Amino acid sequence: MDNRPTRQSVGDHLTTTQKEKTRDRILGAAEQVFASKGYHESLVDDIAEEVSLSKGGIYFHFPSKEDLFFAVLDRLADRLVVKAEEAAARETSPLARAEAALMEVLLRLGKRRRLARILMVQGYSMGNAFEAKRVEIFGRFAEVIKANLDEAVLAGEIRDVDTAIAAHVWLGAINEIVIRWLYEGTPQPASAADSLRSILVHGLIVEDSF
Amino acid sequence: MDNRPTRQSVGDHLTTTQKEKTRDRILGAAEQVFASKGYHESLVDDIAEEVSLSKGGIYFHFPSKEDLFFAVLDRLADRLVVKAEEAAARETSPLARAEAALMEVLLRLGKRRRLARILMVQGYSMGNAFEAKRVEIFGRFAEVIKANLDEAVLAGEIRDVDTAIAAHVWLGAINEIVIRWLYEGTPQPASAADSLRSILVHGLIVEDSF
Amino acid sequence: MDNRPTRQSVGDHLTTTQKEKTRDRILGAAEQVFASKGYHESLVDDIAEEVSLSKGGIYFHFPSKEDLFFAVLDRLADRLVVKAEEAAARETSPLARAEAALMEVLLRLGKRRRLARILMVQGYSMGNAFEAKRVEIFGRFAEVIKANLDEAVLAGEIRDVDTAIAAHVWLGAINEIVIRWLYEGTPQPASAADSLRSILVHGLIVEDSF
Amino acid sequence: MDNRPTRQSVGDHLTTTQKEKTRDRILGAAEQVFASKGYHESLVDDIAEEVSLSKGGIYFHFPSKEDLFFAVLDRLADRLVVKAEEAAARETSPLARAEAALMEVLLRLGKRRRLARILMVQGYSMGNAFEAKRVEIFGRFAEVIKANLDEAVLAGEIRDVDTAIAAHVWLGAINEIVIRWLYEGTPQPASAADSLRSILVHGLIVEDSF
DNA sequence: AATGAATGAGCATTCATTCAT
DNA sequence: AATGAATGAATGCTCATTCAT
Repeated sequence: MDNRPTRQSVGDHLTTTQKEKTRDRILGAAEQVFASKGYHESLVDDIAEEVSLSKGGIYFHFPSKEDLFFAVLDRLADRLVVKAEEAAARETSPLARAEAALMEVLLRLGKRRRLARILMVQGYSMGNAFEAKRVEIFGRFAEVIKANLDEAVLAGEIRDVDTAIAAHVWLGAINEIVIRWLYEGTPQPASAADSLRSILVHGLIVEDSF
Repeated sequence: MDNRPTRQSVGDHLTTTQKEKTRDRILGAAEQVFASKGYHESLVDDIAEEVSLSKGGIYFHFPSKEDLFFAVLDRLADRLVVKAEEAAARETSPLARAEAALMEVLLRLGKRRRLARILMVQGYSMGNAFEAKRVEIFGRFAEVIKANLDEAVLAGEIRDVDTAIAAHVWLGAINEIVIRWLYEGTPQPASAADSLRSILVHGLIVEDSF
Repeated sequence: MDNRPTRQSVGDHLTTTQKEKTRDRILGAAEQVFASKGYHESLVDDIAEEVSLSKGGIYFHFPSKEDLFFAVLDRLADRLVVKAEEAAARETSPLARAEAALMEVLLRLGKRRRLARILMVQGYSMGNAFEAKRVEIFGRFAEVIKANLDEAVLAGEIRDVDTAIAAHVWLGAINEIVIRWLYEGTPQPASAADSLRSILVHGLIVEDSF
Repeated sequence: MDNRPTRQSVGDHLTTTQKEKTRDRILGAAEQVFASKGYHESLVDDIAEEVSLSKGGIYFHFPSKEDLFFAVLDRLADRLVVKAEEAAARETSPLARAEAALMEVLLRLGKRRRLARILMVQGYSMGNAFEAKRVEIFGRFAEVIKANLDEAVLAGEIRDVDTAIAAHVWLGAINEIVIRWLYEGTPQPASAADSLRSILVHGLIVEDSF
């Protein structure tokens, strides 16, 4: 009956629908709850309460608790990868870009305990189901680093090492530093950053150059 | 401390009693089950079946599933630390000892998938309760490495870096390489060992020395 | 009763309004879904999907799932009773009319598995709520048969038995034959019809007459 | 250590173990609850309370609510078949045996409303899963009747009809009479027994013999 | 030492129904 | 008339743990 043109077309890709907003609110609440209690100890009820929605409401948006958890992880990883890439883009040399990406991840995780916990450890409590996801997410980070290391090799900035292994070494280092910080409280990632970078880039050997 | 030979009856702490044998059988079965299914998905029933014992029988030897899991972890870590220390002892220079300890851990984990899984990832599945244990165990490994690195610094073999961070970097690298191998199947830790060592020891920078 | 043609506007009780059409489409879809999955295993969502309508749309036409189910049953029973009565009307003797009604029901059920399932067994799935409905519907069929049997008694065609019981015996026989056919696939009601009629009408006893 | 012979050997087939007793108590309680509320409306909690056992206790003995329900049905059917066979055995002619079996079932169902409800209707509320069971149980009753009718045919007592159909006709008749009684309260199966038998055995036709 | 029956708190998921739009 | 997001009560099943024997 109403054929008047509307200023906001239905399904417009620029419009955030109400449904998407609710979905996002659920993701936010779930992130918070999962981060503080871990997967198994987080009840769907907890998340429902956090987001002021009924349990059924959550199940309208996500088919299962597991799917919800994965969606949370994806969202976090997406954001972090974007930030890492942005940080890399601000540098000029390939090695500097790789370092920047790594440091960005380290520092962001170091600033947000919740983010760190959920990406680094909470997922394991899902049992084997989580493993593929963990590999996928770390693989995405590794890819960003490896790409820059490859360029650095081509540019002659670094030695011709196995850049895939190097990328994972870097990530593993971050992972360990962050976990240690999470559970021992020290050292703060930010204050470990310089040592870390130095060790990763220059190794331990005394430079007997000149 | 007491090395005198004993002739004591059954029940003696130097004799392997029947009770201790059963306890050990339980630990072995539990290790197997936990390694393949993770903590949460492993049922006490599964372990009981594996060890051909009733559930009650297990509870006679271990007060809870959690305690049993910790005992499994401790046993594994004990063995691995001993092996790492033995490997280190066979070397002469401090840095070589640190490297040897690291490589020993990497190669042993690389040979025993089950061992790797349980030490590297399954533990997280207990939620926050496990975290202290994880830190404790990784701390023990780190300690072995750090001690040797400290000596290497004193001996002037390596730069005067933060050896605690370096030790964790090394462990984190191993952790990541092993996890990647577990879930992607490649590269085999043994074949990654050289690259890994090179990267950790010499860093990535082109040595423009002499 | 009123056969005069009408010229009334939309909304008239003799006109099939859009609303009535939708209602009918819902009934058809519900019949199909209930017949194949039974009451409890049929979800309002299933029916909504079948009829390409939203769940809310169904609730606009029917106050509850239970009401919808009853409406489906009523529609089916109405049709079948009409057919049975028509079949009876085509016969001349009372006994022949009773037999015709019975056979009509048997054969129609035998032709439409779905119809048979829903009338013979699915209804029970509502628990006690359905029972009155089942009695009502079977009662309607029994009434048709009983009325003719009563006449047959008056006409001296059959013995002076309890016609109510006889009517239910006949229905029970049909019910059992149809259910057996539904789940064992044999014998086809049509092929059992003659045996059935013979057994019901003549009994089993050898006629040692004349 | 104790090698003294015991008076009661373990696993003795004449001994009712404690476990079996509990299992039986559960079956009894379940029979009662299912009979009065139907399958879906009976909660495992209801049964647990009825038998003064925890929910988990029930699941120790039966893997699921559905299995428990089937076990209840089997037990009831077993008993009823035995009684029907005993009743048949007390008669001398084949037809009398078939009649006796049928009447035994009718009268027993007529005496125990709960038994009747559970065997005749409650199961349907399980949805399609129940159907095979219903067919199986009715098939067992039919078999008893058919066997005797076959003999009656051989003995020339009854006509050479399709005894499988006849057996199901008889059962269907009982089923319908019992259900009608259950929901309308009348006629009492016992008082319908004579009419029923007469109708089934002699049919409706006026015997014009003399 | 070991059994195994029993406990009981715990929880994800389902689905008929509602209601603002 | 119809939508579909949201509700919320309902419930079967799990499993670590206990304990009488």
